[in-house]
Amino acid sequence: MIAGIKDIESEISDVLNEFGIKDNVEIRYSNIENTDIQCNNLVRYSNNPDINDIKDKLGKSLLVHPFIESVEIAQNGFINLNFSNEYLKIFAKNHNSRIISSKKEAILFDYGGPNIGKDLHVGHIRTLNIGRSLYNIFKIAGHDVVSDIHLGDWGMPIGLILAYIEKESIDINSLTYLDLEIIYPKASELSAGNKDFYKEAQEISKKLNSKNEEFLSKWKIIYNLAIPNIKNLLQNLNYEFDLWRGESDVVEEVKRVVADAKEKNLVVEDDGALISTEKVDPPILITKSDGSYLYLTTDLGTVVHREKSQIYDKYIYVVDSRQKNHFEQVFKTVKHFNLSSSSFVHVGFGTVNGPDKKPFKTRDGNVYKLSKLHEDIKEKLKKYNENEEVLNILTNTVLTFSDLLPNRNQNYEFDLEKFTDINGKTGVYIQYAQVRARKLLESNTEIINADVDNEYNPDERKLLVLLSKFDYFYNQSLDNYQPHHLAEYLYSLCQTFNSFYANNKIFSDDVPDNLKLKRIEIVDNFYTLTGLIFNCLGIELVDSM
RNA sequence: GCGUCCGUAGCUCAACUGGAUAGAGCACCUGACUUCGGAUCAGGGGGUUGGGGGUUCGAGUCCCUCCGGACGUGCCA
Repeated sequence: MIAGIKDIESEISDVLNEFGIKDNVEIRYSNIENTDIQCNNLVRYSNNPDINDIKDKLGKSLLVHPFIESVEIAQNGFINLNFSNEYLKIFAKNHNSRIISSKKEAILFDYGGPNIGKDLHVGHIRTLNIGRSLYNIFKIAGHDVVSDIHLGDWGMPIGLILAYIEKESIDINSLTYLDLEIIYPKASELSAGNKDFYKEAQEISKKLNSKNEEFLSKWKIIYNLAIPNIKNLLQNLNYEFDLWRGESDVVEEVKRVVADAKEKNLVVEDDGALISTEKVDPPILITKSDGSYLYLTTDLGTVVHREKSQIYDKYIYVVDSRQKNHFEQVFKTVKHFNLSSSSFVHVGFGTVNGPDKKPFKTRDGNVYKLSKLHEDIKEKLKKYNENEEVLNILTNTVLTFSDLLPNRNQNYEFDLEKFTDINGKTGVYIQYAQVRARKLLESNTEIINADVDNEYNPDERKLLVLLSKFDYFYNQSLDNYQPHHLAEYLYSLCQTFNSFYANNKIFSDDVPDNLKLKRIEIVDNFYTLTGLIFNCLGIELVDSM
């Protein structure tokens, strides 16, 4: 909230105190028309015998505050306040200083999580978009943020791939990336109905854990084949990571976590497997009955590995909600095994569905690759713009904005036609508004010198009021790990701007200089804040379109 | 069975975590200075927030109960 609002809160609090009322007074932005901010505390005292005196006193004392131009206390007790234009003008800008966190933390973001051998697909866009957005939002708040893609480059999937290569006598040296993406599904399918093959894969996986040189070198070949491809695609889609660590980096830590837990009697044997001594239902499985490790074990090792180089205050895992139980187990076990004293957060999200309400697949029922989705969006947008660079940013905008708009808690329906439409609540619309503002600022070539007053017409004032509310939406996104608040806000900003724009000419001969300047300042505020929000969401700006 | 998330306009989604008359987009209908920046703008219809009960000055939001859906539930990741 705007600094200074606190003063108003305590003024109200003081008045209430005089009448013997102790209450935690809170001022909030209003969504009532023609009201900027409001206070609801008085409502529950509408039966107080002194209510009229309280209202009187409040009405007078609030009006002398320099921020406040008008005070209206409704019959039912809502206190409605409006900013003076002089201050509104200030509140509509300088947002950065308002959102810097007073307590700076080191935060690690774990998201992305692509697997070697499996292409990135539609199911990955939410972790990528939400992860990147939260990373940016926390960074802007002043935190020390680090992103780690957390590659799935170890364990059974790799065992399966290598077992398949063995079985089919494939020459690993002439393998291409395209072969790799065919091999994994086949191997996975084979393992489902073929126990011997599954066992073989398991053996290879175990050999890798004990650093068997032959398989380690084969693993390396596959790793080197897959990683450049993943990097290339993600770079195209404008996703960057500070760390490219994976499960293969934490093998030693996993072993040590298990050995330590054994030594400290934090695990017991059960059906040949090790489970945590923590009494929870279902029990937490630490190793399989053959002694090999699990997803959970690897995640424990990862925590230890991370803390070897830096201890973070907070770890944020952006992984789909189906894994909620898994992360609860991980976080509990981290504390139980005393592996870290930091805080751990799982940011879950629902699935991306197709028109059939089921996880989005291609028309023929196959996995919808992320690269294909990118191409398909691009194809739809081609008819509006042919510049390759603009087209690429617009494509990424659609891929990001559409995905961040719905609340992450729920599943949502990915509608290619709708999301690439030039009309509606789309990535294209927000880019267009931004470009318009930019063009206006660029047209402002001659420096106008004029005295600008603080009078605003309804369009101008509406935009300024909305601009002033940024910190509310920003904090909603930050506190709840939900970028959609900012995405929704961005859309309404653009809509309000477009309305302002249509009805308020600037570079027209009949517009006097002081009005030109006043409006240009508003446009400048809009453009600056929009840029900041684009940044929060991980969307690049196009120069023109 | 147990657990988690969810059910809001014809469709897709919001709603300041308990605040005032539940908002947007799409679709549908009606308009806009000869387009300039129009990939835009203004307006209209459309709702018993799955049903019922409760708490409260005040409920889409909290509690109970039923109905309906998605997901998870010890050796995949």
